[in-house]
Amino acid sequence: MPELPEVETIVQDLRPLLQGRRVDRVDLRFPAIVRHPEPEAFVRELRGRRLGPLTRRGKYMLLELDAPLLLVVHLGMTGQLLHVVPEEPLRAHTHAILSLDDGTELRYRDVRRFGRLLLGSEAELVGSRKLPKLGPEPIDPDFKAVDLYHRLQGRKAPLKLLLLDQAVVAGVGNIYADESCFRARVRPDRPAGRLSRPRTARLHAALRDSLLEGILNRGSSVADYVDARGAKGRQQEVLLVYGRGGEPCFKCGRPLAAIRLGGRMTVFCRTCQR
DNA sequence: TTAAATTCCTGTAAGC
DNA sequence: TGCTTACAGGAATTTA
Repeated sequence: MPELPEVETIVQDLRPLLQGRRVDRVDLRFPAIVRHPEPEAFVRELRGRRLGPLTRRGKYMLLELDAPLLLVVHLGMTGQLLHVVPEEPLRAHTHAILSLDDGTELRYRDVRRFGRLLLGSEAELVGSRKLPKLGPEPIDPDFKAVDLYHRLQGRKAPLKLLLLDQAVVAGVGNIYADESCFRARVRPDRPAGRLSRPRTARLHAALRDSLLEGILNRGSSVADYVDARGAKGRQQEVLLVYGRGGEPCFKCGRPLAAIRLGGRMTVFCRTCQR
């Protein structure tokens, strides 16, 4: 599933390809994928716009337009944002196609349709709570271990659920939450508020390391994730615990535990993580 | 405010 | 082989 490293990879690839292009045509094939404004207004407002800088916030892609408008893309579970030539065969579950003035197309594809597209001014999207409040970027140098510590203090929910809470830190999903807890040698099911400062510092470093390595390897293609050219990433080949329940821990050799936290599969080592 | 449960959605894999 | 069923989970929404 697309998390911070996967979204960052797509954003880095697409940025130079989209900057300065004009949207000549908008083909909205599955209107419900647009969450704001009404689909008709979405198409009308987007057509003819010039594309500006593309950035990322958490798992959201933010594409600035020439008017003070933002095209927001969230990939959900199975979303793909593909930059292709029009001759490329149209695959099933393609919900939106933007035809650009250089003859290329930007296609949004999403099998499970958990993703979403939004269009509006920043004030409009944030003010109307179409976009949720997001916590700090975990790979931002200004985000320190002590910040994480304060955000976990007083919370009784299992640590992993807070890592997945986008209001606590932005961009972490199931894969990198499990990977970070293992690297930090902390149990994901511990009450978050009881994590000591040294352990929080380890977790903070592990979050950064896991996410930065994921970006370096162009993301984890565990299931559907591909980059803007349709190519898989490599991070799934070096994951330490995610999806490996029952298999031997790479560090101690004992079978990894698989439990359910907040309805999500969680894998960790009962020996190496405390 | 926090936390837990529910909902959305379909390809895949397991079970019979 | 072919059918049914469980499962994967991000985040909005609902409920406590």
